[in-house]
Amino acid sequence: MVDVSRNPLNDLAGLGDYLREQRQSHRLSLRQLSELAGISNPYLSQIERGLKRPSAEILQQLAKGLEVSAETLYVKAGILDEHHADEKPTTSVRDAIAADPKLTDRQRATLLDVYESFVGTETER
Amino acid sequence: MVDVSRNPLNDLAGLGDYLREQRQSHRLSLRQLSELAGISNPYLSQIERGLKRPSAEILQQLAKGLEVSAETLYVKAGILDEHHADEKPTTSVRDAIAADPKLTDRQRATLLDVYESFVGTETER
DNA sequence: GCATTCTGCTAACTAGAGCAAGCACAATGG
DNA sequence: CCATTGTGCTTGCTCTAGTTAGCAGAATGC
Repeated sequence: MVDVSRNPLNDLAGLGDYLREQRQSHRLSLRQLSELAGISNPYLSQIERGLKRPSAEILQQLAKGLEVSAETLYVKAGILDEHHADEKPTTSVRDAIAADPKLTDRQRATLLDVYESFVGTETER
Repeated sequence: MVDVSRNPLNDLAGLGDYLREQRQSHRLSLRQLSELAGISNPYLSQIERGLKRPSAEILQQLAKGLEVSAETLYVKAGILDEHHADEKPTTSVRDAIAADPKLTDRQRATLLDVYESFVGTETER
């Protein structure tokens, strides 16, 4: 029976939206990511629009292409509970900026400012 | 295409054997476990004999019925790496931005733009 | 002896994941 | 002005996960 309507967190539309965000923020076209993940581009399109429900295998390949953990996608897809520490060690943006040697101090400060303006100054988590 | 022949660790026969062991050590019949997991008994039979390849949803329900963690079954099924070891040290600013759930995709794109303008390079892969 | 009621398995079907082919629309640029 | 190349999307198909119905054998009891 498989229970199509699982918990509210993970409707397939949510997964699709997340995947599309990730793809776009990585500057990848449908075809580019589909090739990276070894799947067809129409299918990826359908996944992102919430029309199809990708298997774990597909999610795994997408995760690789997007450089995110498979667990993250599994959670979004509702086949894994958040269980152990959501996104855990994924270095925070703040830390990554602070540690980046390619940035000058001024650039670092600027970048942090922009980031703070987006997510709010405080460490709200 | 989904790649039928994955790594040697997780042939579906191995998964089936494991499931059958677990079921028997729990003193459950095919029908009992299939009912617990909410799937049909012939299908469970086929899974255990390695004839069918269960989806993550099914594995999840079986895990519940057998009182083992879903992760364990996922690993056996080859859709999760052994305790995941987070194959990436991921400390690049790009990755951190891409992975940050607190950003909207627009913000993510903007932030990436700013960062790219600082460090130049666009084709890091 | 023959009904039950277990056990696991086979057969035949349905639904939907995932595919290749191809369309419509923009943006380039010869 | 049309050819090319990029974007995402639609159509129609194949293949297989997962179904229901039902079979064969072993263990009970009448």
